[in-house]
Amino acid sequence: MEFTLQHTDKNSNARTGLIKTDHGEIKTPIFMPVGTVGSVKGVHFKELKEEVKAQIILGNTYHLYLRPGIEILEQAGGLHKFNSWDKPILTDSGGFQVFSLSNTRKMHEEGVTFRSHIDGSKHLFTPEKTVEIQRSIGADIMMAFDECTPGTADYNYAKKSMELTHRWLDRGIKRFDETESKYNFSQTFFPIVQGCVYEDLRKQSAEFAASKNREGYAIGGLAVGEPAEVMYEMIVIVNEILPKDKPRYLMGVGTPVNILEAIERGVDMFDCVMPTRNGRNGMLFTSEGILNMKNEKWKNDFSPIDINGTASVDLIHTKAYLRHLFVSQELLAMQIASIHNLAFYLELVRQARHHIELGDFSVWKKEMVVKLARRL
RNA sequence: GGGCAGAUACCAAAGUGGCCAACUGGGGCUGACUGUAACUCAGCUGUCUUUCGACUUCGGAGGUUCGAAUCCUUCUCUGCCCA
Repeated sequence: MEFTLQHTDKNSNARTGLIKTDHGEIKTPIFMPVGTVGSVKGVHFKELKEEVKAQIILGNTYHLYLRPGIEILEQAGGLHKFNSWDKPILTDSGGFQVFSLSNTRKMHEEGVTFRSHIDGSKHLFTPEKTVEIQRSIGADIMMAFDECTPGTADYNYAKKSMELTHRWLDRGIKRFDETESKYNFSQTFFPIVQGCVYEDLRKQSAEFAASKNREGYAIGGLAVGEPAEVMYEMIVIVNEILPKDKPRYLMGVGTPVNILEAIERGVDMFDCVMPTRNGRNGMLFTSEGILNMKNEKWKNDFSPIDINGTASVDLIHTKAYLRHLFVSQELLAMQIASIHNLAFYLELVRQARHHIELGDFSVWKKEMVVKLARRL
């Protein structure tokens, strides 16, 4: 993987860049749709390419390991071959599942013992094993195995958790460096910065990660219960330390506003389930604000779903029709909403990139943040 | 014409003397959702009130009772059976 820093904003830390992988290029800042089990829920890859214009998607180590399983993925020749997505793929290591499946796992120095949410069977995840699994999946960008510390953790817990993540990072890097890609393309490995909401821990973690001299870095453990302002502060602290010439990936974030605020603070890559999950639950993000398609007020609103939208569904269908689909619990409702939201997110980061190039990012962003947070 | 069963909130359906403004499900309304155990979850759904609470309800009318959705009389309507 190769990263070229292209433009740097004069008035902020926002920047544009180009990531080159063996599966194609990624223009940053970028939003990466989440495709946990090898599928972006409700959105076909044809739509993902032509409507959403996604450049890279996510997969998840824990979920793919449980189903279909490593054996099948290897037989298929990796996830790209298996699901026929020929653009870049980034896999999360399962670190987030340490957080979200906390009631079915046990942590220890060696790793984490999970109980499968599917059949209850026991599985051990270690930093080494998650590297091996991601080798088998064949992700272009692999993530270190970390503990995603809750935003509400106290200092002592956060410190211990961060130190464990650091020890796991060393082990993960070691295994990564002593193994090779199983397929005919190269893979890279991103460390993850933790440290919860504590400034000194974040600094320490960023320095530790940066010292590993990898091709890119991730900021984890944010948007997990702490106030947004605190998240922004942490991003500033971390990005002062992470190398400028490497991409920075803010994991799991977030709302359109979160993304613009983070871009302004020097983040290049994002992923979040929000456009798809909230879309399936009736929430639409637009350049004019947020709307709940299930609300009664759209019942007889025959205007397009999003007059400024870039996806064809935005103009083809009316709000009244989409509301009807949601109320009737039609699968098409979720598909349309997911396509719309993802296309909106991708257009948002594309616009951000454009305005960084133009040099008026901060002005544009200030206006957008007000509009994006509105409730329609 | 006769017999039997039934009528409860938007719908369906519990409740058969006080713990009932009334279980539950559906529907409706509103909210939540941030590296996806999520087509999920939560709240509200008689009226007034921010809350406390107050008031009016269980087909209609009348009655028994300290007290009735629940018991009695009668009327109306619905379903089934017999002529």
